[in-house]
Amino acid sequence: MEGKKDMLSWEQKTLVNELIFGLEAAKKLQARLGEPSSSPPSSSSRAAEMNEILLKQIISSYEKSLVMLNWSSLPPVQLILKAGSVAPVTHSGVIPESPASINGSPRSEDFLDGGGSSNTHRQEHVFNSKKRKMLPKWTEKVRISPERGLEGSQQDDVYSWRKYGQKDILGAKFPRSYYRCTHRSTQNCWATKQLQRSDNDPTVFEVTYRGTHTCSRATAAAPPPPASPEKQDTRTKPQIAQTPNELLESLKTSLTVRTEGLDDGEDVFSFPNTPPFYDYGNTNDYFGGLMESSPIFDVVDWFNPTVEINPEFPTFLPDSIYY
DNA sequence: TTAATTTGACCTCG
DNA sequence: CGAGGTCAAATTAA
Repeated sequence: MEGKKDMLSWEQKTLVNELIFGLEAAKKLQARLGEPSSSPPSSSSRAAEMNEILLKQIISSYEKSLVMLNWSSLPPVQLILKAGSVAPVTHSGVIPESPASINGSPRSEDFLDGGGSSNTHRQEHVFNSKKRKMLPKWTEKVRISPERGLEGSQQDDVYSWRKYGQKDILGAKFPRSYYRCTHRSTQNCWATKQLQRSDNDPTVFEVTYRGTHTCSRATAAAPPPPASPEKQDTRTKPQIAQTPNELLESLKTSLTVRTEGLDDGEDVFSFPNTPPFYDYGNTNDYFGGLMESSPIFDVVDWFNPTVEINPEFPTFLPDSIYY
């Protein structure tokens, strides 16, 4: 069933390359700056120029890497910036007047045996239940653009979701649909999301994500181009349901992103200081997606648009590899 | 045939 | 007990 993790996804490789590239550029720059300007005065301006270029390369390189990391779940900064073209849903009425409503109740042990019943390996599932409680959760307000409709949606939803339920919510006009990562069983990816159409403004959807993707969506088959990761996009939402409701499912995301704390006072936000955040119990096959598997990264980045890279950065890579 | 969706039952929490 | 969330059998799509 499983057994294809010996290969890093192209994405990971690209990311590593980017990091390396950035590092090298940084070293060069460092060396240059370190040099006692032995070069002749005539080339001084040129040197400065070079420095600038190198700096740009570094920044660009790291930015790419970060974006890639972001892709794992949260809307990359890039997206936010682009959102400028989208209408501000941050209106009075639309704003989460009742954040509690989306605060659902995190269930507990039943993930794999919920309706089931007799499961032999319960012990392992205990971990799962715990895990679920710790899953980060955030909500996005998404508005569909009448023009582009379903076309422009893919943006952030580069992942493949599988619908696993739909429920009528009390007080809500529209039903809420539940999705989970398609690779949940195959890659232990526990990311889920729920879609709730706004009562007032039917053009607005509330997308609540829970958990980050630990899967490498590129694994399936798509052998993407080795150079431009930016290309990856058009390959989602093949579904487009038949109900007028769900029809609008795909949409343009942007706008408000609301991150909520976890349930039992678990501070997810203390990430930087919390080494073993998500102790996925037994880390057997979990880290199939290396860095993608560290949700913290996303969140941290999310909170600090101005990321600061330390020389340590790359080291975390081999660190997580030992699994 | 496999994969995704639909949908009612089931489960947990408040 | 009700509401929200999930499961899984049946159904439909690819």
